[in-house]
Amino acid sequence: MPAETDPRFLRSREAILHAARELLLEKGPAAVTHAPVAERAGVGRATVYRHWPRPELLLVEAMATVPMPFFAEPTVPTRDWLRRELTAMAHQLDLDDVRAVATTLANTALWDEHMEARRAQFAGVLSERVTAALDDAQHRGELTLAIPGRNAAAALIGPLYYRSTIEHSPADPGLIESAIAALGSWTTD
Amino acid sequence: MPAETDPRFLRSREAILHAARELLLEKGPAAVTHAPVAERAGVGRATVYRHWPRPELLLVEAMATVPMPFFAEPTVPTRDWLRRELTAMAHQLDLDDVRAVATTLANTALWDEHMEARRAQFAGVLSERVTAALDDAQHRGELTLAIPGRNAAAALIGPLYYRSTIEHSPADPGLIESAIAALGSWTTD
DNA sequence: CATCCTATGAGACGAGTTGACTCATAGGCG
DNA sequence: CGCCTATGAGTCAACTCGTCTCATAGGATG
Repeated sequence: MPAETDPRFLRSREAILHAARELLLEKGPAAVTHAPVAERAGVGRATVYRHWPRPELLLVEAMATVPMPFFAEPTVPTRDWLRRELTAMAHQLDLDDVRAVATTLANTALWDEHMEARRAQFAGVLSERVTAALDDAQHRGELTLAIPGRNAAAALIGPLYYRSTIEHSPADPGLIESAIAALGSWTTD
Repeated sequence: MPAETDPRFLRSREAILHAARELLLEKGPAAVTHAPVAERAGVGRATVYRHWPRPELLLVEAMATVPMPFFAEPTVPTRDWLRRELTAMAHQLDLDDVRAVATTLANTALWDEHMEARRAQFAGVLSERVTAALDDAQHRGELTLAIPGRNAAAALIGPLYYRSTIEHSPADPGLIESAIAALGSWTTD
């Protein structure tokens, strides 16, 4: 692996990642192989091999370029924050690239250890952020949880995720409201 | 395409489908190609081509051999039926093959029209069965829906689906109970 | 500007895969 | 028994894959 600061190296790296992401979105994960990526990136095939000897890690890193900044920086009241975050997530899941990344993550993780590591990290981050915010809401008296905290992420995100990846329809606000209500009882002050 | 009744034809067909399913479970959808399927099925490579000129349809049909009989034959009371069906579904989603089929369906459908057709059919069947049962429960007075019927399948199945495919954990009964409770208010008679 | 370093592009290469084809064989039918 | 046809084995050209070589040029250093 060459120097990390060489502008030529960084330029190639960015072009390759960009091309790999485009190919993932257009033709699926199976299309992210060295030759098509090189051609689209306007880069020699050997260069792609030098950067990523195996295409699995290229796919993982290309997927990481799709931003998925969910549930960062909780605000108060938690209920409004959840509504905003879930609405944003539903909007993101309507975009082809986010949907492609989410389903590729879930599917490829079953057989590829690198993707599995990313899935675990992604799931862990979402779960931690949600449970931390809900714990805080509970301590502040805004919420009385009716379900264990470990179930909260699945209860909130699951319906949107199913709606997007299985039903291929946009989530409507009612789905979000009922998921939030299912967490427990909220004070309305 | 040869005769549909020839025992030799049917034998080859079954062996190929069986091998394709095994390969899908062990190595993922990308591994379902003619040569490995033929070898594992103990069948000539040309025979696989004769049955399925393109591997996409082979993958679709191989996935169809994994039974997913969810929400068939509603019984009364609907709440107990839902609990049973969702528990069965959660149990199924813990099995590798069902998880593999579900995520492969969601992912491959984004780029393959045949898989997309199966996804739409699958989502439609689940949604119809769930809404029909809930409509009936509502007419009988067992349930007052708090959400539109079109959201019911996502609200019920989504959390289990997320728990299985993203969090890779078994669903616990609390997740199922809260999803059922989120539908609306149930009479307890 | 001159010099060195090194990432790159182009291409060659063998190994393996793909999809199409041929043909003798044998399984299953009347 | 005798016909029909699905099959297995094999051939074949085209293509892909992963590796390697080498001349070139982009960029740091003086």
